[in-house]
Amino acid sequence: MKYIHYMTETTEVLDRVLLLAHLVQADMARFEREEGLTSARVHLLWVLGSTGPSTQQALAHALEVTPRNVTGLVDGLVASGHVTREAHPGDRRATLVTPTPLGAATIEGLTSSHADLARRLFGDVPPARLAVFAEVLDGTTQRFARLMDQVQES
Amino acid sequence: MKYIHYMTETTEVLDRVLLLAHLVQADMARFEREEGLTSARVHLLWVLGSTGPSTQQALAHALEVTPRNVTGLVDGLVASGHVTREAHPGDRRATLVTPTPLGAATIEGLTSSHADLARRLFGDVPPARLAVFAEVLDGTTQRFARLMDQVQES
DNA sequence: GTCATGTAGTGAATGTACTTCACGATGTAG
DNA sequence: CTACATCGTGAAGTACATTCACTACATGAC
Repeated sequence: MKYIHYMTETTEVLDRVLLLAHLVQADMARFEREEGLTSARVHLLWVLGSTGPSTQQALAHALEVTPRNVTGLVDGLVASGHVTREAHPGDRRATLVTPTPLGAATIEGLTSSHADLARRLFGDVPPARLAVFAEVLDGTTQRFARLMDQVQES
Repeated sequence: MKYIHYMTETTEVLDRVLLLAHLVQADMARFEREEGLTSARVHLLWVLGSTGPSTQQALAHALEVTPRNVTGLVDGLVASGHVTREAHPGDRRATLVTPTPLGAATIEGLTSSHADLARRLFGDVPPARLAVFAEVLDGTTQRFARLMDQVQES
């Protein structure tokens, strides 16, 4: 054997990333159950929280689903009282999906619980190590984007 | 201001983890389209690859879905020729879901493409940095498991 | 052996998420 | 004003997932 490798297998690292993501997702599922929402609808609310009142087209693009699907999700959120369809000033075709007070509260809870989770997961990691972690993560993500583009072209 | 913080926000780090997971998932979706499979069925095949021929109960447990759902997924995979239902020796109630040659080839492709992706993502990261990355990841995952247990109890 | 109880898988019914296709209503460029 | 693109939605269909009820089989108590 050429190396005594006390090496970190790349596959194992990838698996851990995926495992962590899965756990975070499971935590989200808990939130969803508590709020009586589904993950697709929570996702829509999340986007709405980042962008403010949006047309369904914009939501479809952000969620990477078809506009038709957004119609259904918004229907559900209107029924549960989380959003309303407001008239778009200047384009009578479009509707502005807008959070109600209930919806805004849900988004608030979502954001704070997200930040809370992040703090609990990474808050105790020494800054230097966390910085390395973030850098590796960032580099990897960028490398990934480049790989995807290559595939896209072929 | 108390600190000149060149600090890495924990929320940002969490978001990057989730982003990377999302990208990896998108890559999986590409694989699924190429194979004409859905993510739920690929997931089942993946588990089957890790555990070998399994009862539907075992699969339901591993996939964290109801046994009834596994019935449907296996139906689909039988129809597409990826698995067969074999008699369980010693328990005539149970069926052993078993990969066909086609299914085994798919699992093989899945495994190698997964390893390939991991190598391309993390292969160029200096070992020392990758080790830190993996350690932070591992610690975080364990911390998470402890948090989930706390919630479970309450 | 038989009887009670539990376990493995499935039919029926239901709900959500998602898609494509077709269409009406509105915006926009020429 | 006409052609064309865009915004949302009805209709129809697929996949994933659930619960509930049921059959077939296993297993331990007696």
